[in-house]
Amino acid sequence: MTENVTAAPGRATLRDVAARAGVSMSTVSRVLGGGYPTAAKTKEKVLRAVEELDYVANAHARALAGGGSKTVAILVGSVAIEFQAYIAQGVEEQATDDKHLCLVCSTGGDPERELAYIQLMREQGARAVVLVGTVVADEAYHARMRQFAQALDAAGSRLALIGRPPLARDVPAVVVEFDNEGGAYAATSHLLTQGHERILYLGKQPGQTTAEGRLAGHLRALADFGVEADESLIVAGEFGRLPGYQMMKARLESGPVDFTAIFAGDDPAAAGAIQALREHGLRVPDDVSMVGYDDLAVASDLGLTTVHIPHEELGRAAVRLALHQADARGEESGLVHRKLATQLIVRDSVRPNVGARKR
Amino acid sequence: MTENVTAAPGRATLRDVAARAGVSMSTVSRVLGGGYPTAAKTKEKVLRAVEELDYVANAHARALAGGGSKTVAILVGSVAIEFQAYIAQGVEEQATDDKHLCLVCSTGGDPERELAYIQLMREQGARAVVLVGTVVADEAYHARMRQFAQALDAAGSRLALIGRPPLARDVPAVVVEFDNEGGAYAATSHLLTQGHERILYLGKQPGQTTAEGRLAGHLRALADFGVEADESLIVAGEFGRLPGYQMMKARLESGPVDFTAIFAGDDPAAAGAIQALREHGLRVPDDVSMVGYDDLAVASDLGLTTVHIPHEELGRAAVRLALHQADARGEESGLVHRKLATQLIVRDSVRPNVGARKR
DNA sequence: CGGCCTTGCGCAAGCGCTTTCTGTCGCGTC
DNA sequence: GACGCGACAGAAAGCGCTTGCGCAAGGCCG
Repeated sequence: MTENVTAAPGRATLRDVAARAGVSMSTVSRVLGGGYPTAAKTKEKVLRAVEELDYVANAHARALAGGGSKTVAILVGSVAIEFQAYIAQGVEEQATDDKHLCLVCSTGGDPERELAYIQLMREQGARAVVLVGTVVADEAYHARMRQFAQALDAAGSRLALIGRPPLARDVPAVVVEFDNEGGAYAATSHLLTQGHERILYLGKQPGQTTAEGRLAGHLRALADFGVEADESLIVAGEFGRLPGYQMMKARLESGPVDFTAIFAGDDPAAAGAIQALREHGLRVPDDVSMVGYDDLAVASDLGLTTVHIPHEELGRAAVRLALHQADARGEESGLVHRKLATQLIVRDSVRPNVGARKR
Repeated sequence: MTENVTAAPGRATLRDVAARAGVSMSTVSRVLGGGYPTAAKTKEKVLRAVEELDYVANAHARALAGGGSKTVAILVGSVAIEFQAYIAQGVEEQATDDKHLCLVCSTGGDPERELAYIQLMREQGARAVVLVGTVVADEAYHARMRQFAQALDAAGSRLALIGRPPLARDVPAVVVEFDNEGGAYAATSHLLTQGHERILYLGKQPGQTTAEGRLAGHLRALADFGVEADESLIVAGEFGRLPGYQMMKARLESGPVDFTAIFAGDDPAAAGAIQALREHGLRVPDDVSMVGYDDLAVASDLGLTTVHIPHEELGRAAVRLALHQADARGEESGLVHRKLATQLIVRDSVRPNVGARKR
């Protein structure tokens, strides 16, 4: 690298490079853009000029003149939420692999902001915008998603939904789900197999599809094992550490410990429940067995048996599908739908229920 | 909102809106852009046309013709790393508050990729690019940062460093640090005050500024309290859960428990150490007291006394300073340097050392 | 050894928007 | 009642780049 003679005053343009290399702008553009025959000698001259001028292309001009902008956007509630951060990570990785840049926007869970951002992404010409986070799937929701998808589609973008309920077949979008029901089925089966029949379920949330899927899987396992579901063993409440703690504490204070195991709706809730249990003199898994859901860091910290969700792959799959829709389009309708498997991770929070009846 | 007569074939442009509203493009631009007198009636016509055509501006064209692009970029190792996620969150928030979009790029800790991304950001015309993550501050590092800062500066961007060592005064950049030394001083003082004089320090890493700061604070506290530092109580190793576990385990297996408290370089290391301790039959805080650093989720989960770092504020401060450099520029030199305070968070992992004082 | 088909390059027309620079009114002023 | 000025709107010149089209060489054929 030779000493730059030209102390760039502002910023070198294509024209400057062309002048310096003694060729036309088109040539420079083609050398840089590739995919066009160029004499080795010319190429070298151009490259040298670029070097000397410390030329950097203007992405906006390029996007304007050429095709689009090679950008993918992800709207999350907050990247500080572990679950979403993992997904964002996957999105970012796949975007990078596909030579795209990744715009991350936090909606704070506010539908208004989500809407505003989608509009913004339209302006940006993002190739794909992926939405993360559970949501209540009412009529208004579907109407809004349809509108988004179509608007985005018209602009050549693609809408991708992760962990959200599927849309109508004719809505041009990518939907990537994970198997909440199946994971819960596996978790409860595991408990059942260990002899636990009185299982406390923490975190029933009607209308919230993720939570509903988990409860459904739990119930199905119970049924398949011929264990009657006891309404009193299903406690309603949000996911999360604090709710988990509170649900558990309330249950402990209001009644007997008539269960030998607990299925917490998500890992943080399990962590909260464990704390409440401990404050009540109960140990996991010595006194009570516990399984969680999501496989977050806390689960491995606590040695918690839980259900693994392929977070990163969710993100990757979403952008992969959205970007290469040309292939996926084969599905006739605009909707591309994938459901990824979840997997039971066995650690040390479940012990066989010794006092169980032999079945 | 009336039914759209015009089913946009592709995407409406400014020209289309102008035509539909019966005015010139300039007028539409001004109505939309604001900051220019416009007759109420005209404005209304334009707005209606925009609505009917579902017009969305082209951000790239706007960036090209107008000023810049209203974008801020953050380069992190990974958003899946809690510490960095919090900072990213702060960056994103402040960017949004300042009407900017936030580009997030994962470098995976690879300097090469960091470099490539900075170049990319130059193309994007990002107003500011913030770098997160500790690093060994050798000569090459400084040279590289200087080069980045100057290149970005020439393009009208601004470089911001979070948690990295300060640069030369003449390098145009924003540096936001947090007080590693002070936090460690507070943590060790706390331990000392509780009667602990034999404190095991986990995580010495020569050359790594963050770690060095913490150790320095620890040592200074020891000195101030008149406690002689014992080389054998300082164990070298990386931060993180696994290293913490391993350091602790190795120490436990190789020698006596000749300490009553432990100062772990960061919370994950503390968590790992706690696990190793437990496997060794030692309880925290019953048998050994423990303090960590960073105040991550795991600390609150474990009831760990630790040092809080204002993660989000670090991110916010960095972009705020970078964006409003005009004000900050008053500092003559290009360098803007801030150091944010850290704070001791007392929880339940430290117990007074009863057998102390009267040795 | 000339016509023809590459191969390599330049010309110029935009991409969709912002922003001067010019007007063109309509009204208050002396 | 002519003049000046403020409030608006239009024309047009780019912003920096990509790309279709056309044209010059050089290598191949017959």
